[in-house]
Amino acid sequence: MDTDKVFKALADPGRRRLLDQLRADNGQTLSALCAHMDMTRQAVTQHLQLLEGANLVAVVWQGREKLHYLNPVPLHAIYARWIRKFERTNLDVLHALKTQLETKHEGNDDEKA
Amino acid sequence: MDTDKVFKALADPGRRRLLDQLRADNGQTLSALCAHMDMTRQAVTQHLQLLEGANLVAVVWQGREKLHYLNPVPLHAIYARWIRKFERTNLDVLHALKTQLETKHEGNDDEKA
DNA sequence: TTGACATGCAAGTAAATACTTGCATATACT
DNA sequence: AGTATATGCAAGTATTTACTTGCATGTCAA
Repeated sequence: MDTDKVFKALADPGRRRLLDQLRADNGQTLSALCAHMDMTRQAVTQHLQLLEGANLVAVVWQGREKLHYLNPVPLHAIYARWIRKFERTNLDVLHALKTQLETKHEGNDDEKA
Repeated sequence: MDTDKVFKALADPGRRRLLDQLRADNGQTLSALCAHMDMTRQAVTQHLQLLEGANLVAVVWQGREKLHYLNPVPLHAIYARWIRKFERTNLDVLHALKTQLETKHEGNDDEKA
């Protein structure tokens, strides 16, 4: 998975809105998605292309209609591979606090008494 | 919290690298961070300002040195408030599958026999 | 088979972003 | 005091991104 493409895709509020839209009603056509988007069809198309490029949206053609389906996998992936690393466990936090207090007391012996 | 600022801040690989750097060694000075970054100090400063704006990094001045500390809270927040919504529960997935199969069978009675 | 609808393609513009260079300021070291 | 170090501020450039307009293509339906 291309982490950068996913983060870039998520960086735009319009694109996040499109994902929200698909979450509410999966498999919408381009026109249906445009209805909520206050920009031209072409602009929406370009946003959707970015979302496809990041594998967040998959497309199925049905006659002249282009159906869009949400793929939550990359979202979960950036959480699992990137964001989660930054979540300190309770133990980590306690350890950090302890270390900080100890450091604070170094060369500060009067407080130890 | 400003969700958009956080996503925008995370959209750049250099800035994600800076966060990684702070995770490895919290409280680094600007110069220390620059050492890993293959761009001018000013460029790094500007990235750090964006990270500060998104509340992902907090700064403490110590004499002439600027110490940078990681704040993982906004990361957790965008997960909790945004990303997690897109993670289907097992029940959701089963329900979707069931619905899809039923739809597929509509007007397709020969398969029902 | 004609007209309406759904979409694609391509080029252009406007605005945001990433990055640089040059100079200024404040703190520490001797 | 004088020099080196750590950083800030401001303006300028280059690249990328968001968005538009105009026209082309393919599908459906009367």
